Amino acid sequence: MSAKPRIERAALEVFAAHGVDGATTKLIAARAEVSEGAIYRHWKSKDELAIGLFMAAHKRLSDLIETEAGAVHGVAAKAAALVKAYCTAADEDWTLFSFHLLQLHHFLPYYQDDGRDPVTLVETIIKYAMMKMELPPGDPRVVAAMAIGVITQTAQNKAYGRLGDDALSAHAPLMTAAVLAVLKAR
Amino acid sequence: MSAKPRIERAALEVFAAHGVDGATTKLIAARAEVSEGAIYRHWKSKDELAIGLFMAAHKRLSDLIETEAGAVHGVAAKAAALVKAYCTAADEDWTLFSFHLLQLHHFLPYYQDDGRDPVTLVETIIKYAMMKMELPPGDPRVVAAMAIGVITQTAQNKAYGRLGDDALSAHAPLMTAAVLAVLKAR
DNA sequence: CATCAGTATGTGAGCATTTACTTGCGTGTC
DNA sequence: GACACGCAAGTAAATGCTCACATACTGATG
Repeated sequence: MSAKPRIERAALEVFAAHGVDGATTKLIAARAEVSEGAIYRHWKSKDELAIGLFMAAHKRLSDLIETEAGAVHGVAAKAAALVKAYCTAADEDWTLFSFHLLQLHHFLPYYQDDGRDPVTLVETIIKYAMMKMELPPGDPRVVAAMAIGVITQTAQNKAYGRLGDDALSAHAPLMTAAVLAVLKAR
Repeated sequence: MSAKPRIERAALEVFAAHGVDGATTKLIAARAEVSEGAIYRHWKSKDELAIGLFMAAHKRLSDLIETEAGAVHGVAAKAAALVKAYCTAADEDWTLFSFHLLQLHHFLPYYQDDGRDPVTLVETIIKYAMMKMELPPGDPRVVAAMAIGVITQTAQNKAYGRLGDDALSAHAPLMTAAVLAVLKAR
């Protein structure tokens, strides 16, 4: 089988486990069962590899949010759809999503904020819902952060092995209720 | 002035900004305005320095949780006290707390789980409240994760510069309401 | 009070090792 | 024969850490 996808998988795993700076090309190559040189056939540098993987996850998440939120009406429905979609996607490719979740801060300097990153998208949805009086007024940045935190911290704790082997989806109903409660709380 | 505290401050800043693996002893020394050798007068290795700083923050947070939660009765009061205490402490030493928050995953392998880490403490409080019928039944691990996420994600977004220069405490009332809503949601 | 060994602290040049990355070569495919 | 792909060995730079030396403090001694 060709080496590129094997390298991508291996890199994802190693980056998720050791962080981008902690990961070595040697380790990635070993895990992918290729030589180090093989990596540089497909990427110019270790960082380019990391950024590529991260941006793919980031874009996939942004797209997921846009389509899921666009498909239904009302914040409550949007919240439910988003939670469910995130959980499902995370369960389907846990390595990708835990990498995205745990290594986010490494890539903050890179992505230009064009309003299409996940957090900003959620902020926009909330701001709009406040305008339409679906939600009580408040700082959308904070409300968005809190709502997102319900999901991300749960996912993080699962990544840290604190939730056993349950799928994240198993907790989706509870998380949905919690997110809705956060949105309405004041 | 003696070098040790200057090194600790510098290390905290550099670790918070670049991560433990991304930080170099050269950078830390430069920022502390000492030679690299000075670091090794006080710590055996870069990792020992990092672990020391992290554990100090970790213990401080655990102590804070135990005392604050022990001082009042009822989950609602405990939650309010904890949110306020965390916000205040974080504002007082933002560098320390953002380091703790952002670099947590690096140190997971190190701390033995003696039930005195912040997450487990919160889980215990919630479990107890459920037994006393103060909260509706549910998986305490998930409920704790969600409630904690309300705080940590907000703090994280502030660390990422998404909340402007507001003190975290400025949002404490809103966060308290949100945490309570999460605890009761089902 | 002066002295001086003992100790703690800081320096900066340098060392061994690791790391990301390169290069020359072989192999299979169109 | 051109080209894409992969390998093994190698390179230059960076990194964590050490070591011989210098300096400042301490406190017991005469």
